[in-house]
Amino acid sequence: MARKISDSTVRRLSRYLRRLRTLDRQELKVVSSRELAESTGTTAAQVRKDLSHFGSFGKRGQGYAVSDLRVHLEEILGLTRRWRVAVLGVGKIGSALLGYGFFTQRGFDVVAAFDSDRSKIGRELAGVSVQALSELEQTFVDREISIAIIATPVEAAQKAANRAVRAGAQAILNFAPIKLRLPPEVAVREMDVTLELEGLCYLVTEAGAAAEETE
Amino acid sequence: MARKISDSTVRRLSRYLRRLRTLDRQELKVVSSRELAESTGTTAAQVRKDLSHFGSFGKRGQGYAVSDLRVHLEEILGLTRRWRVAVLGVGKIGSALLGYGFFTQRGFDVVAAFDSDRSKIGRELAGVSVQALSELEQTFVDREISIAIIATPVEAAQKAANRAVRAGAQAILNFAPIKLRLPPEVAVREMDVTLELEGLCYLVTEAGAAAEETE
DNA sequence: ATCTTCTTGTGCTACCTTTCACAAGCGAGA
DNA sequence: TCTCGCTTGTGAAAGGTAGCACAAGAAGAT
Repeated sequence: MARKISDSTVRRLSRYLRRLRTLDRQELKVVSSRELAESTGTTAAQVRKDLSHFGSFGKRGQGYAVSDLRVHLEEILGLTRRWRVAVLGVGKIGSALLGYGFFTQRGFDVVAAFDSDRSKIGRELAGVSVQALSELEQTFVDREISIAIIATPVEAAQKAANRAVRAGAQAILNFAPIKLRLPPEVAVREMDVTLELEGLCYLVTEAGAAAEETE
Repeated sequence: MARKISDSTVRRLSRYLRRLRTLDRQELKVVSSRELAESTGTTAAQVRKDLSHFGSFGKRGQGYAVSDLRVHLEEILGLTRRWRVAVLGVGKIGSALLGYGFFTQRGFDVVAAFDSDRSKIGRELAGVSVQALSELEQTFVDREISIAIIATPVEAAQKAANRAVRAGAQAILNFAPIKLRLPPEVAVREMDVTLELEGLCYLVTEAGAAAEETE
């Protein structure tokens, strides 16, 4: 499996998995690529091609066994284990994430939170006590944290990320509006609200301009 | 300008703009495609290609006039006006967004918030009072809201989005972990935390597996 | 006026992703 | 056992996106 799988494929796999979990809960036994495609906003061919990178999981003429495929996808995505996560920066976004119940349910345990604000340190939020940044390295090692969520103000984001990486973080989920510079072996995903909002503005403005032209 | 511009290009334009605003604040007058590329995590050729879709804004041998290009990008992205935004669902994420100062600073005014929870209705959060969903249509029209941010629980997301669209929303920013089905003229962007986290798990797991192979 | 240095704008190419289309395969029913 | 209906898995085509490489042009030095 030396094949390079693209980010967009991985995102779709996540969507398929999410759908399969629902179907499984509903005790449905089989699902076709077409059904999976419709509920995840893609095409049947795309579903089959995505899955084919990892093996043949379906039965011709029948479809895919829901529960089987679910397990396969969980294995592919590395979700057969639980992942320990730390939140860096306990502002609005950080504390919202701490209380986000969906994480636990989906295999992610937020086991640490850090902030530079003295007044926040020591407080407990959703069962996690906020620590000083000075304790970061030790805590990452002790609690075997592999994913850091950056939710600091933008000025502090790069430093926080560097520190998390030095402490052993293998992946970073970045909520700060900045492109982090990190070693290539660290996986990074951006969650940039204003970027997406601005993208929406472009589309709306463009649609408006196009409508005027055809008037 | 009938050209179809891809989402990835628009996202990069947003990044360029962000960088230009910083440079402008620092009173820097010109910037090269290379500098812009380095600070936004892309290549110089890509920067020039992106901009060339909309015109020639640079001077050969010199670079781009920072302030000029900033204005051009603001026009292209439709950011010369302010945008009125509503938040649907005032749970953890919703209320975090309501207090997010970056919005105002970037041209977005959150002018309404809705929730179905009676205990939340009437409360004031970051200067916005939480309304019942029954008031949604009227408020969207009165306050000329064009963007709806969906921050409801996943079960309520599709209905909330439908309602926003019927009330006149032209764009949806969706934080719920579900692929919304909406008419094609409505612009949608997804902000799906667990999707991105699972993507990171894939990358980490894969890197681990690759390392084992070469051992 | 000419040369040098620098950086843009862009045609061309290479790569990557998605879609198409169909043979292969499976199960049910006659 | 044979046929029919259905759905997968996949090679090939189409469609897009990103990178290369260089001519065109601008400013300053000689």
